[in-house]
Amino acid sequence: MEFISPDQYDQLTASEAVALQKELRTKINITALNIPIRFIGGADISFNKFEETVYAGIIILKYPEMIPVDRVSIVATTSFPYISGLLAFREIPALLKAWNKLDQKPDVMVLDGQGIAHERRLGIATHFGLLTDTPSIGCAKTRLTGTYIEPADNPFAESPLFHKHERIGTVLRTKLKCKPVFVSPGHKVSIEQSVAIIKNCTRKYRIPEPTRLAHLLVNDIRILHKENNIPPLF
DNA sequence: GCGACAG
DNA sequence: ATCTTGTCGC
Repeated sequence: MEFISPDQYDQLTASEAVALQKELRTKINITALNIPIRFIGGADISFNKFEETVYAGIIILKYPEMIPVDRVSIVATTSFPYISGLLAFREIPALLKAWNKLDQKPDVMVLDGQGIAHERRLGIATHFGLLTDTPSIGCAKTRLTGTYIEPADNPFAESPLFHKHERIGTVLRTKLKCKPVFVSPGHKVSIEQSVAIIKNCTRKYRIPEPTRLAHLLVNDIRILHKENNIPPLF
């Protein structure tokens, strides 16, 4: 059961999805990226509750200036439900469609969700990195698994995130008096490097620019698509 | 069995 | 995730 393309994720049962994660786990690489980063990408999904249509987008930014240089988006449909721990199976098919529209791939990607900070080390960022063979980082707004001590209330205060005696990521306070974010390597980047990169991508908001702008992008696309589908009042 | 549970 | 106005703190 090794050759399942993302196009068929919709047909998988939760049990089969878990089996696939266990196979992919053996391919994870979290050694440090040793090439200079010039461009970084941010990806996200938006959708209307109760609907199967999803809007996926990727924005590319110059690093470390955080200046947007490109963006792509697509509209797709998904039937795989949201199940904690299996988020990738719902969002990756659409994300890959957007990825394929990119003329120039970025040096590293930031995904809205966990990397290896996952029960089977296969958060969406790790899954995406493995399928595209691209360095990736997971930056989630809340915890999925793992234990940690609350980081101090200072910008960039951080504390390690553990799971079964293993270091799986970092809880990072990106902004004073705001809840911290959960940073973990996706693929081809180290734990230390993932945090350093996220810090360099942080500006005036809690969410780092790649993911923050990707979220704004897909939300705009969703609203636009909605307007073009609503019959005009007159 | 109970509680937790990315987006 | 999305819905949705005001409101409390800095």
